[in-house]
Amino acid sequence: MHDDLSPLCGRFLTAADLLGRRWTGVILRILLDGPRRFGELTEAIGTISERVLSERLKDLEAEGIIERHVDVGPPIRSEYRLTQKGQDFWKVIDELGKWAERWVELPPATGSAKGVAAKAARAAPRKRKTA
Amino acid sequence: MHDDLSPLCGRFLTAADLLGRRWTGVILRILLDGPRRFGELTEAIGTISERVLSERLKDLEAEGIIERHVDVGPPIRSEYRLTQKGQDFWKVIDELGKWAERWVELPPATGSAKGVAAKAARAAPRKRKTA
DNA sequence: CAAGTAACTTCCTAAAAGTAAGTAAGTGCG
DNA sequence: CGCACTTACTTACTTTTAGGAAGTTACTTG
Repeated sequence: MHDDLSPLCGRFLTAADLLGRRWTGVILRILLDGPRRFGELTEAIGTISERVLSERLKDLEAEGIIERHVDVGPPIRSEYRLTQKGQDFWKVIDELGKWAERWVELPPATGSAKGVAAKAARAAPRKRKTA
Repeated sequence: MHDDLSPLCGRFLTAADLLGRRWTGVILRILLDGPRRFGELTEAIGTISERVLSERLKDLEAEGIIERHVDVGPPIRSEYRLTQKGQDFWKVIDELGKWAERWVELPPATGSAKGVAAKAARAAPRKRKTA
């Protein structure tokens, strides 16, 4: 089924801690589609608070996973994009997505969704502005 | 390069929320090596509190990712093991491990290993002319 | 039957996330 | 000019979640 996973070590714990922070996976998933601005991320995620998004983006930048580019054009805009380290996260997100497709059943839109799934299920109608 | 990610949907959000809870990834990583008892998990993780481990195990059981078996032998013992849904998480954890090997640099082992999860190294604040 | 072990639970504090309102730079318009 | 509007965050405050440690239950061993 699966051979042998590398032993539980500090590297893994660090990575798990990173992904173990709320919204990290979702932010990476969106940025894998291309650079996004602050507002676009807020809108795409739907239920994240700006406070936490800001915090998470700073964490990810500090980790060297994303880069922030300020576009000093007439309308000032900032843009977040993945570094190579971030791009390399692709497979993790991809496998997570595949697992979700296989195993997560989408609860009916109406009715009381509970627990873990509840918040997520209510979240984010996908809206993409064409840049 | 990687255009085949499925769209951001409720399923993905649910999965990301699950893995986005502290310790979930680490617990799954350990259980992928085989069934473990409560105490073994506590010991293997080292820095998790029993309160949270207990909570997380209940979450995972409620999600159908792990099963709890009470062994009513002379010494009463409980054991946690992955269901098929949990086993299938293998690739996600594996890719996360590979990413960690490639990109996470282990802090100097010599000296005090301050916490597994190297608290968000507060990076230099970006400045935007604050008063 | 006191002491020990395993598996939790309870209580209390600390850190993280949610909510909402506020700030700052810049454009656009009458 | 100056007031409205937009983007990108911050700040202040509340709620939820996590950490630490002691307590509880069930059963065993001395």
